[in-house]
Amino acid sequence: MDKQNAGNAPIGSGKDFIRTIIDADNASGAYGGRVHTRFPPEPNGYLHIGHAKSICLNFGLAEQYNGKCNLRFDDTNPGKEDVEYVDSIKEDVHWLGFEWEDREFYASDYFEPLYDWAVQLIKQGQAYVDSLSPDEIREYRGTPTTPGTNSPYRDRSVEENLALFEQMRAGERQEGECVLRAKIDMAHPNINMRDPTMYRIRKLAHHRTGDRWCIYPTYDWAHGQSDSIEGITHSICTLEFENHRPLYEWFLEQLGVYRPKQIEFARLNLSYTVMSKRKLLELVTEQHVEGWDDPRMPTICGLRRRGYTPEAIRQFAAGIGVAKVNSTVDIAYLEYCLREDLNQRAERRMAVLYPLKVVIENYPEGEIEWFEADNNPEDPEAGTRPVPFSRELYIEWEDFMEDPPKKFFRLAPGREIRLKHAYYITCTEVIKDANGTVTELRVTYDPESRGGGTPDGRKVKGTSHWVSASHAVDGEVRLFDHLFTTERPGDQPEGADWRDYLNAESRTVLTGCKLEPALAEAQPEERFQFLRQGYFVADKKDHSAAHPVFNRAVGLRDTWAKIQKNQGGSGS
RNA sequence: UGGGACGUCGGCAAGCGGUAAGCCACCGGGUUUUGAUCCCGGCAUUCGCAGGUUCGAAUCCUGCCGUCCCAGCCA
Repeated sequence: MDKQNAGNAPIGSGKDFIRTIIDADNASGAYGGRVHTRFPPEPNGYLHIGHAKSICLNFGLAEQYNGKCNLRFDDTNPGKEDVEYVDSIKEDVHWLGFEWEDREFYASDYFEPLYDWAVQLIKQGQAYVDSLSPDEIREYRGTPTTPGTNSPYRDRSVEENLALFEQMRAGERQEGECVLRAKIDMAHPNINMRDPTMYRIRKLAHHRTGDRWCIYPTYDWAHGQSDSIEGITHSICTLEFENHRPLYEWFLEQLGVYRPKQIEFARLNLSYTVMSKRKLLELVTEQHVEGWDDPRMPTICGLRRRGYTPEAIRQFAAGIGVAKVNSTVDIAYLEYCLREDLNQRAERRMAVLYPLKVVIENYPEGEIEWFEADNNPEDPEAGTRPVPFSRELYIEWEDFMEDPPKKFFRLAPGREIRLKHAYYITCTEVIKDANGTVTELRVTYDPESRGGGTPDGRKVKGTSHWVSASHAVDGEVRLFDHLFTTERPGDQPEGADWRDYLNAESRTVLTGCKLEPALAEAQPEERFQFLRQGYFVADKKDHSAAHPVFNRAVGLRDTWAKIQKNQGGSGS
């Protein structure tokens, strides 16, 4: 059977190197045609868009090849991990649209077999208890260019090692007093092979095993065997574990157990943001943002609150591909994926962010007309909604200029524009306050233009969105921009602090925005296109009918802004 | 100066000895009751550099240069 381009193969590209490897394995029957992957997060932080790449890869592979993908928590370090994180991780993976059914595993499920295997290695003379201090171990390890030296405890007898290791488990040894190490080669050019630590003593309760253990396996000792136990065929991880692969294979070989194939790919970097767990944690703890789900965060929950859809994120993951080159993807591509998705699906609404009052002098006072506005021109099935029109309205500040430049074709004194779905209006008078600030526009409308066109077929250059003043619902709108002012905040010259590049204007909160009445019915997390402005979502936490709050997920493409920028013009 | 990996357009990324896909960005033009969407067109005589093999090389060989990872009882 030909599965080469089955299902969700990345759009517009050949298959990536991982799929090439899997196809070859399937062709040779290396794993009996089986494909079984896993996503193995450590529950010590929230998932971010980089994890989404890995999740989409691992679960996507399983889907594509009719295999399975496990969710496995790598919880070997009780000092850093917490249930808060396992819960958030499960929620995020689900939200992204993936199912692991009954395959929710924990490295801690394997503590017992791992212990037995350690005993086996001791018996085989391939592991020993070392009583060197942490500092001494580091000194004995050597450097990348100089070989290490053997620990004086390296040749303890099997019996002595067994006894000591039992004492470690029994809690009879103190933290830092000793560790269990693999006996490999202290002169190995790969530092990971210089007698790596397998167990350390941590007298800490574990979020799953409680106080049953006071020795915990290191990731290096736990990871390969966890994959082996679960029958993983392709163990996909990031580039930094490439150096560890020989170690994992050594362990599995000495143990004589099933060996999965580890494949490494480049982790995702995104422009104008940071991705390291440490930096994301600092953004939260130092309150540069308002939490893990702040809409400016590249976390899954942040993107979700920002208004991103799981589909857009999956499309993004498929679009960027998988390779071994370290790379930084332009955040504009992520934004593009969201627009692509929402353009098809989001219903349109009108909202005026920076209101400018307009009075139609020849429109009857007290009269109200209801126009039927299409909810989505891309999708006739989306239907229409009634929008009220009256003598006093609000339009966008930006849609009026008293002294417009050449290419401006919106409203200006004496100029005519169309109000979307309604009438043509012509500006007749500009009213200002004592400071000379425009406070109101007086206009006339053409009754013949009802619905947006006239019998004489004359053209208007611009179309504006608007909201009837007496029907408008006041709302709060939060605008977001890139979190950092530089493309690679995590990659700065010596001495520079990545925090120095935080964008002070990454968030703008607007109040008193004028929303069309239909928006009062929006449910939290419901997404819309605010006509001519962008895609917005009713805030997951703060939005209510009484106090509407919308987040701008991404703006629409803005050719006019580009023209202004290229002309060096100031616009309004 | 040790080991492991990687270098194809501004950013991703195909290509696997037969003469440089695609996407984003960018630049033009058309349609348009969103300056949106949509549509059309442009955008690597060249694949880190230098040699070599070959009728033919981004693809094979050699050397060089550059970038990333490794000295946690973190993952």
